[in-house]
Amino acid sequence: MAELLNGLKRTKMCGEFRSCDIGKEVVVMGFIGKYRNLGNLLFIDVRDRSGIVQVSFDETTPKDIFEKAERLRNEFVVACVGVVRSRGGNVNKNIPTGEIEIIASDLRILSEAEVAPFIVNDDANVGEQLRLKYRYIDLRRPSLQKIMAVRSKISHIARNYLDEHGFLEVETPYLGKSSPEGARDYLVPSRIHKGEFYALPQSPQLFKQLLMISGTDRYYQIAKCFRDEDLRANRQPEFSQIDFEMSYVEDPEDVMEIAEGLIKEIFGECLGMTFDGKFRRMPYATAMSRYGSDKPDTRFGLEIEDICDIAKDSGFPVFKDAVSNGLVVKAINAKGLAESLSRKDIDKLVAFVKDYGVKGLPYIAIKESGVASSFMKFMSEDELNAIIERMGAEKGDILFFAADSYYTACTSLGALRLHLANTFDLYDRSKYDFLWVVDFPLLEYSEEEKRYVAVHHPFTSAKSEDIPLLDSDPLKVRANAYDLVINGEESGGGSIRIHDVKMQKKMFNLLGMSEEDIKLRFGFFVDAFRYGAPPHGGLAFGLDRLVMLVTGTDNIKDVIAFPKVQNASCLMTDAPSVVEDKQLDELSLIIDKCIDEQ
RNA sequence: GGCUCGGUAGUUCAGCUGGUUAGAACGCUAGCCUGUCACGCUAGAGGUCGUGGGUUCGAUCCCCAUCCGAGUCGCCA
Repeated sequence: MAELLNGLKRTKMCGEFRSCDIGKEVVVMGFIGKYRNLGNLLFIDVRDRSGIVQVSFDETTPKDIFEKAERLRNEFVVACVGVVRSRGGNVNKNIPTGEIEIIASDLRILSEAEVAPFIVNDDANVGEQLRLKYRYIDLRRPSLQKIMAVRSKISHIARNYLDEHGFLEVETPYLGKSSPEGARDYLVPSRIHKGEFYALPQSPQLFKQLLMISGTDRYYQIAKCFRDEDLRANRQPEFSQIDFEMSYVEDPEDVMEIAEGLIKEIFGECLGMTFDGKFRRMPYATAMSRYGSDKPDTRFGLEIEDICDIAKDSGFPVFKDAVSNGLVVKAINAKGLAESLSRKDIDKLVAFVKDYGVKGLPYIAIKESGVASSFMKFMSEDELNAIIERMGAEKGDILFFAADSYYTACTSLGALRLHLANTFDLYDRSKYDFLWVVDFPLLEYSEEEKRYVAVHHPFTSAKSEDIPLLDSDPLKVRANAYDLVINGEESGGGSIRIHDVKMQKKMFNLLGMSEEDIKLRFGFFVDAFRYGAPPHGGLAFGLDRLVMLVTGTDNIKDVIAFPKVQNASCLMTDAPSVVEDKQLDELSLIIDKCIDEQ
């Protein structure tokens, strides 16, 4: 039977007790982390999110209390009254409270607990499936408690920082209008408007721009965003953004300066990092050509080189034909890995890059025993030497090649360089690398949709010097967009927005939208610009990814209290679930019978 | 939608070429123990080998299907 507190108040958190508390009568409350019964002497570790403190029961303990203590088991919730005393010669140096213990005079069992499905302990290696089913127990583990504390701290720093810089926190609706552009929306049926749906926001984009038109001037919000797309190790269907927008800016640098200040504050406060000068800037074109990614990991080399000029006269038909067909030949030099990679390993790498669209992965390995290459018989000595010289290759290096379209060749080798760096530990994982990627293209051509689509979103402005190209060569137009990349992870991005109604319409037209489409989908938005819009821009950081980076976590589930699994369901609550017919009736929804048969 | 990997005791795992009673560690239960902190010692309980079908004299093991989970490609303006 659970006992009541009956007015008992906690003195402080378990992990906060120190030698200076010796002699004081105190009250601690928490979960039983561990009990050690030595017969007539019994120890328990009482745990809360601050840490653990040892409570002891010995011959001075009242008999009934000692007997009650003998009934304690892991994860019981207790309150203990006792006096803090020194542990004398039995100090536990592994815990901050290790110099003291509390000698119990009273004990209340506030809640008994069944044997947990797994032990609450960071050392215990427990499967994710089980942890997520019993997430409330999993969250008791110190490592997750620490992550949640860091997450809270980062939110707090962001709020303070943006507040100090004149930003107002404004909440925008979760029930919004569906905009089929971009990611899939989560839809919410309307009871009052039969057959109509709200959409959960993919981002507060339109609302934050409308706030600028509203004269809010500077806005921020830690916003939940929803995207109905497949999950990844760093992607959840609902996630949080530190989102801000500011008026009277038209140079990306104005927004980047504020954003950079926030990041420096977060990493400074959480990790004690200091920063000299600004973060590096890299144009998108460079990121793509040298790293094969718009979010390059620049903590290590292995950069991509272009060898089209050598390849165009190559004896290797794959190279020669590629160049003559307007494709490219790119290469990376995996320094020092020639001897580490067996034929079998290389076969695996070939399979790896095929996922990215290339058909093969020719290589040249400069081994101790001589040069080995998958296309040796096609190559003249001159050609081999030219390639070796271009790539700065030395004994022990292995070169990998990709002959394909510019995009496929670069991204395949980009993925390969990341794969090799991870496999062979080619970089210092404790280092952080901050990089702005700028000058993104405004548009790209979608083969699937047979039209231009916005690289960022349709509200992003073009660089003023590129505006003339909108009519002549739209794919050459660069955007006033910027992403902050940290350790090869896109941590946030934003842009200077279009604030001119004519330009916004022109943009929609370029994306293939008719006047009718514009009116239907973004009418309210375009209308708003007719009544005066300050130039504005902003940025949103992925809060979850920042927490991952600060805590050195590689799985987004570990930084979200109650995450979803790969099929977007929740193992604890079993969401999503079928609903009662009555609910469906109220919404005038009919479930397709085919679903039952599937 | 594709590819790869995994599912054996409460947990984490081992389990040989298909062959007697499926093991270990931790956890759990009981007893002993006054300085433990990964307490120790003794004893014990605990298994639909994810599920269904097939091959076989015989399946945890091989095959097929299916469910659950992980990573990834596509997807994520």
